Amino acid sequence: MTIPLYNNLTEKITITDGDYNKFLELTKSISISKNDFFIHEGNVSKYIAFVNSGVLYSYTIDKKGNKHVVQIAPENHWISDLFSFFSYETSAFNIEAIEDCEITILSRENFEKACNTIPAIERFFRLLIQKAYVDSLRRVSRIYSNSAEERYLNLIKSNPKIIQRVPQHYIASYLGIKPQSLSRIRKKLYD
Amino acid sequence: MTIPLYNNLTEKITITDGDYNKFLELTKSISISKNDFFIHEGNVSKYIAFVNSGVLYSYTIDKKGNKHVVQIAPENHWISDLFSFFSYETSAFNIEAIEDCEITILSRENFEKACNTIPAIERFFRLLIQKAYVDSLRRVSRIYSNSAEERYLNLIKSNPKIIQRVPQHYIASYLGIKPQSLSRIRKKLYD
DNA sequence: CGCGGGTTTGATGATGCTCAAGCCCGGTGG
DNA sequence: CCACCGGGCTTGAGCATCATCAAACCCGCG
Repeated sequence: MTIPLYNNLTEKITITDGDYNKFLELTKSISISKNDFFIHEGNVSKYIAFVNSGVLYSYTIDKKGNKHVVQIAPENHWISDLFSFFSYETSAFNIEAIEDCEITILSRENFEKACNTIPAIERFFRLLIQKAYVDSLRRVSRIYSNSAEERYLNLIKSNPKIIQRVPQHYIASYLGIKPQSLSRIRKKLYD
Repeated sequence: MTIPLYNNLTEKITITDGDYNKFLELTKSISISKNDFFIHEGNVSKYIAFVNSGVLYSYTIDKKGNKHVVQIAPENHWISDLFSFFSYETSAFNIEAIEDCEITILSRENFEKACNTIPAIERFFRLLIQKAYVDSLRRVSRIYSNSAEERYLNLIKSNPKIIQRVPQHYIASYLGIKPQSLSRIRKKLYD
């Protein structure tokens, strides 16, 4: 159960077994059932989560009542509302399980403790946040420069697993289009 | 010249005069003329910049040759390619002066030094990066949930100065539309 | 079997793009 | 001082993409 986390860390940093175990002790592993919330908008995001199995997704509801999927996190990904997590302000996001999930969570307090006592971990999280930031920048420029069809093709190329496991209307929302439009795009592509 | 920077810091943190002066010694103030580059894509972004006066903007060129404005930074804003700055990888952005600028720059080495020796500064930059990240997330959801006209209205409301000083085609690109479309939107609004 | 969410399909419309031409205005050289 | 040039802004016509409204379909599940 903790092997995926170890592998995830060592994708970005090198860490001794001792440090890894020290880090593990600060985390907690829990289960979330399908459709349960990990974060509910209006609350403060107290934890950051690493997905061992299952899929979570985050979304906002805009003032017109439309849902917008922001992130889809299958196993081996981290998810949280980092802004709320760091600022202690209430979250504007919901994070919900699409499937039953096993996740490893780290509280804000233990996040600080880990960063202060394990330099490799501090480095890891700095890199993680940087990557999240850059991904978000890249997403903006992709929205501007690519059509919905191109964005869809990019997504299946970079994340084929997601397509198979996540209902299509979530994918559509993530791509910024309506389910009907995604359906038409797929029809056009696959015949 | 250094007062704007002090005010900018104290918007987010409290800092002693001693710490502020220590920080100042790690920075350098330089001039950039209109149309000069602060960062050129393909290079590593060695500095992060605080704009004392003037306006800088960052953009990418996509594979179809289209320019996309990512950030517009008038005085009292920070600008850099944070990804390149932190990772030492080459930058995918250009950052260029729209007007003659006075900027205060901080090198990566001195950034580390400042963060290691002045806790208030480390805190400041963590908050700055978080804010940049959240702004970017918010921008994605705005693109999805608002029309170009709504985004334009948002921009004038939140940043009226920019509209007056920055050529319209940069604004259009920032909003993700063509100059012609912005022109039509403005026509529709103002008559 | 029938309900219900998710997906598909059709018809129509809005938004923003493309191509193209004209306009406005500041800067330059004669 | 004027003529001209060029960049940026505007305007027009037609088009592509995606949204909306609505209906039908599919399929797992009680």
